[in-house]
Amino acid sequence: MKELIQNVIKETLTKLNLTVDIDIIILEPKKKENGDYSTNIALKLAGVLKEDAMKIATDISQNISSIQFSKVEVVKPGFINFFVNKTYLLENINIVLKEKNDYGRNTLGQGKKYNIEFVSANPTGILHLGNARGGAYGDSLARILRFSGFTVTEEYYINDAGNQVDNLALSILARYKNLCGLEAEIPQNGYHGEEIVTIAKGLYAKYSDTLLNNDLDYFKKTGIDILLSKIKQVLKEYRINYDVYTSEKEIYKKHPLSEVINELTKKGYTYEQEGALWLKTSILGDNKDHVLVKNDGSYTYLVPDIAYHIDKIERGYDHLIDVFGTDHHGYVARLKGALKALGYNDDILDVKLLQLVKLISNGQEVKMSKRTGKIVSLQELIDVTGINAARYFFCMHSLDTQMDFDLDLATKKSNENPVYYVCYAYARICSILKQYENITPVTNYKTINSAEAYNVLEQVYKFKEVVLNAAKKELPHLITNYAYTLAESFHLYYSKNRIITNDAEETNENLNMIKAVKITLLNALDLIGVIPPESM
RNA sequence: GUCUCCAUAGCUCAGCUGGAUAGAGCAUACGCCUUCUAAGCGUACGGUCGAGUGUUCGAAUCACUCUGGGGACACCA
Repeated sequence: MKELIQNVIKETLTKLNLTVDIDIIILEPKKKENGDYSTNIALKLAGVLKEDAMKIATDISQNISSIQFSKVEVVKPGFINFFVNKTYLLENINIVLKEKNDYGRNTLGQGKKYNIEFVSANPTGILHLGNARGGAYGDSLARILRFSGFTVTEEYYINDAGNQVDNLALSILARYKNLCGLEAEIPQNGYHGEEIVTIAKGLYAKYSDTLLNNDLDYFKKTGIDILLSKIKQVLKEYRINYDVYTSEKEIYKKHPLSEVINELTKKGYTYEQEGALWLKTSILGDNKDHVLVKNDGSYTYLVPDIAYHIDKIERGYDHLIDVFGTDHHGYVARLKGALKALGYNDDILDVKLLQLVKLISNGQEVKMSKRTGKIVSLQELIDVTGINAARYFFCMHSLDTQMDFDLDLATKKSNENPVYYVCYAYARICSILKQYENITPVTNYKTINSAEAYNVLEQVYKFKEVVLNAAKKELPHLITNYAYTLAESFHLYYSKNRIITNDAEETNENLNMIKAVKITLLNALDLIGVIPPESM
């Protein structure tokens, strides 16, 4: 509809010989009196043409001819308001019923290949609340983009090489030694989590003290295997299905790190200083240079990460999205700089930074720490709140908000969580449809006329525009907001109108309508990974 | 010090290419179930959109400055 209005205005402008290079913006007034859609084009033109906005608006509106509108009016400063014929809302019911799961799809992506990498937590512990947020965002974005015609790969990068996993091995070994009655301490940068103790206990129970002579690699591999499978399991339960898990070790094989270094050196972006090799990131958009090869000859984390991103680019993606915690924000310029140095357009990479989740309990902030092992895990979270509530809650807020997560509220499982409100609308519909299953198709809707019903139908209609917008802006929380609004319109309709009446024709039309609402609600919730129950 | 995100109702947050009287949930106080699920609906209360300046027909939204808070500034990842 927005497009249609844009076209109508464009035509009208050419008719009036007003060829101006201004974007035609279609607004959606908050107040019903101001129409279904509105445009400020006359106000914009007034500035350029040095003419009275009201006069321009009137000229335009008088030259608009379209049967789509029941009324086109000009208001105060120079808005042109459009009142759309309501019949299209009724016709849309049958479109929804026909398209079912596909209702709301668009073709924005035109098959473009996107890669979204998210969570990618090191396999040195369990997933925490920050991962939960990143997971909810990444997966929902993937779903929205897919629904919008993109080909999306959801990817998890496993840091199974380097210092972190060495420390993991040492930590497990230390716990294991303790169980064998030996003195041992967790290394300085080791992991103190409960899950490390559990792994050690498992090994001891199975092998007693016979593993004491095994090398560190054994503990490394075992630890990674166990922790990774746990991570995968929780993510699956959280309704995230990755297409690809990429191992850092595999990247080493495909893209030897020495070659990455050579390439950067060949292009003249490295230099040696104090026994280390540096990358000139300061001339590549960062504010300082960074070390690639330490003076002991080992690589910093930056090198494999560069190799990994080269790998992704070479796999033929049109666009890469990385989702990181805001604590990695300094990393962005470094990585983009390196890609630039290697001759890639760094626009191919888009890094989404999510603000950290602040955990509140008893009105106090709870500090999260991987080292001390005192964290709230994703598993614990979904155990107490349920998956729907967790995903909805994290999706609800934009990535930029430093959201507070109130543990007490979550554990209360209370209806203060808006997900219940949305699900309740769905359950109400299901309950009715279960009782009246014989619905016959309607070709010409005649009885639906309440304001509340039209409000619902407007929301149903808007779904397509909302999905498109959410995909363009890559903002899943727009879908959450929408689902809430749609549910709200239905609750209002439900409380003011009878769906089952004495009139068979009226009842049948109503049932068709709420079936369309059901489909729309389900499609919207699916985009954020929420599966509403049929009864509550 | 540099970079970055944030500041909107008592609390948690929407408000996104600048639009019309700034919204919702929770909390508080009332009202609505003989009829499809009251996890619902309605009414009331609640605001200097952190402060200032600028841009313009018009600013919560854009620019600049300031204040306050989170985070990052490793030869850790």
